[in-house]
Amino acid sequence: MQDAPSRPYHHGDLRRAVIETALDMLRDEKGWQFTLREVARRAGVSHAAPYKHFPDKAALLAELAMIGFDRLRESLSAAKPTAPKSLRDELTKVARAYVAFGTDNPALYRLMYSAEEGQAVGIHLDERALAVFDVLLEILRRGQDAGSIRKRPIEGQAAAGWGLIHGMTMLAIDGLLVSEKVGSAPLDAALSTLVEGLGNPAT
Amino acid sequence: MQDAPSRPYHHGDLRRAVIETALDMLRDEKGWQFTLREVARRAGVSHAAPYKHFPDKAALLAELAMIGFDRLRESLSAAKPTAPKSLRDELTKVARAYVAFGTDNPALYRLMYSAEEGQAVGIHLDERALAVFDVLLEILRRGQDAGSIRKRPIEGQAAAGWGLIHGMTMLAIDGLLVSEKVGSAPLDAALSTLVEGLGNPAT
DNA sequence: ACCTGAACACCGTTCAAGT
DNA sequence: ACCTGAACACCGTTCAAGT
Repeated sequence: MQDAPSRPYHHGDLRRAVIETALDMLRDEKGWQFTLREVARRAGVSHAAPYKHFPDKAALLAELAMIGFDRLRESLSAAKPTAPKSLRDELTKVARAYVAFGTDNPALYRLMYSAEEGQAVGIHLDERALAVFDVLLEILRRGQDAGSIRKRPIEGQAAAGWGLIHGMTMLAIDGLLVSEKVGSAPLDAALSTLVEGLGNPAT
Repeated sequence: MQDAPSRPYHHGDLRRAVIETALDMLRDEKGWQFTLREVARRAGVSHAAPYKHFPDKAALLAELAMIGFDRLRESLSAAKPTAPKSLRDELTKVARAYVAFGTDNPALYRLMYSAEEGQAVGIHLDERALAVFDVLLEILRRGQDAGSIRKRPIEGQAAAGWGLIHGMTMLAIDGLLVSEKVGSAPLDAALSTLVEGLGNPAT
């Protein structure tokens, strides 16, 4: 955040500084392929210093991903209307907030889902990601109770919702479907389809 | 494919060999972060040789991504039933083939969608990816004509379909939702929701 | 025309040594 | 307790030189 005066880190909170610097770089760069040495450079420490706080780069990436999921959950909670006019209203607002989080933080979002198998990050997504999943589950459960949502296995409905929203977010980050030229019409149309698939036709 | 005899590449088709070797490595490894030097090593040439056929690593990645989209389109065409029993049948089979392609080729699939902004690959997804998109459009168009699909803007419906299937595929690759323990039930349930959202309730 | 070897400017990671 | 500097084994990329 603030420009550190040129005196070297005597004893400051390097752990936090490394995380903040990395988050800044995630904001600037488009990919999450930043280098640990560059983080150390910007933080004003030697390239070996971060190893006193993180066992390796993957551990830092995992920490960043966790922070990302926390922020995403906060964004979704903030976007959820306290007195929703309708199921459609509620789902649409949450879904838009989700996609907006992704397009606002493309590198961080990509990092969050590059975790687990195959990529650098080694966190188990299950824990944090399911917290996001739970936001969906809660809405759907309430909708089923109120009768505005079809009585179907709720996990499947939530899977459809998460899958669709995650997919739209990824495509939007890639500049596909949702872009400046196209606008958010495809997203809204996709949400309509989802809501029609979830919604109870009897109402 | 075949073990090259130990004599060095006199004049063989190194370009193809590099691509084949890279595809092999994509099959073995889980991420697409293979190194160009390792490709050269396995192909039995010096680490500088590939530069005679590709300007840089990104160019090779772009080529691989294009091959991936071609193969995906072939998989989808092959999976599309010639005489579908119903819209649901057709959509389900294509969608399952799509997800299966992703889980069978996780590294390649990730690479395909790591393109464009932010990541290493520099291809414009629009061209090839839209060929996949077109498979969906064709099914939906036919469904709307036959009356089995709601008359809604077809781009929005295709966006919903692509987004959901892409999202489910990504989550499946990450071991979320669709995994060995859980099975493909969430995928099928999500497809049901999609089909209910797309399908004409009048039929 | 196609490939090699050495070289350059980087990485991630380790470790003895400094304060 | 926390950080540095040098070192190791790698990268991607370039380029003169080889066949």
